[in-house]
Amino acid sequence: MPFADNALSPASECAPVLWTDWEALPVQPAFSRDGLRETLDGGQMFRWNMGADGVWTGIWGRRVARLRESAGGLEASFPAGSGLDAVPALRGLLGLDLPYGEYYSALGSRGDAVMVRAVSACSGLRIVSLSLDEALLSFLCSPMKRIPQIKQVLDSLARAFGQELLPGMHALPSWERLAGVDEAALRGCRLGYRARSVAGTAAFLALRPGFLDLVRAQPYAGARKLLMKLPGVGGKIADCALLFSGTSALSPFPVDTWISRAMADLYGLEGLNPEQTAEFGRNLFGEQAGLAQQFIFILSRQGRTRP
DNA sequence: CTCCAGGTCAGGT
DNA sequence: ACCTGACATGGA
Repeated sequence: MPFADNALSPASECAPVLWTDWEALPVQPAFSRDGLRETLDGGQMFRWNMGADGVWTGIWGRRVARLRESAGGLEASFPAGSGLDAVPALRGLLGLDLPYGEYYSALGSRGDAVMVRAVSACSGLRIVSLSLDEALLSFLCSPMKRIPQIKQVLDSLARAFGQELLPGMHALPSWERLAGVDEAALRGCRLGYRARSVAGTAAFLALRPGFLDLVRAQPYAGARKLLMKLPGVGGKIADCALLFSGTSALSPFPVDTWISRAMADLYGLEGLNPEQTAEFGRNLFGEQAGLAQQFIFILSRQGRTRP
């Protein structure tokens, strides 16, 4: 069973891709260029690429879309036959109907100068909502890899085991499909030692169908604990899977090497381990913790965490 | 060649 | 509870 987001019928052989006309996508608050890039291709999801013409093309679930900036706004286009729910699905992925203006205000009004600086440097940033399946697979491939490498691995997995949606564009394989894939074949997709995590999680989920439904039904703390039962899933990957699937709203505060360093620099947290840093972040930023984390992640990678 | 990357886990104090 | 090294792979 492919990922739940089901929109495109299988691609016919060698048919040229027809795209719908560009249509305006009202977005409030608006994206800055950096905000859009960080949302689509900043390490939240790994299947969006910008062409030489400045047009973004992305795959999530069984959907495909194109996005581009227009005068003061955003425009979208979809493969012909995508269905009437293509726009709502894209809006849902990008959280375009959530009150991000209020989230930014809440972060800024904490009196936190760090957050004020971050929000203005990358305005419009959203936290994406992939399916839990897809977010989990994405971040199981992420340990000790850079974002371009993660993108490469996921593209390889999609080409090898996923459904072809359009010529050359494949969905990620479902967990059910991955359960039937040999670990050696996974290593062929440059997964390295992460192949054991992917194979192990696929086997676990095959034995316990409904496990991820159980995760989705839990409040944040319980959902996190459940996910950490999966092989290769520690606190950080559990938090990423929950945050970037919208499963626990914006409560999770994933702590990786970048966030550890940045939090130490910004808030003087020398000596805290990742779990303690995550708890500190959740307490400090409350209901917008995940959004704050993403802003700090961006600042950190820009080398701007030491004012 | 060396170093490090959106970590996790097992095995030691 | 905390510390350490192993785990694959590729790019700087």
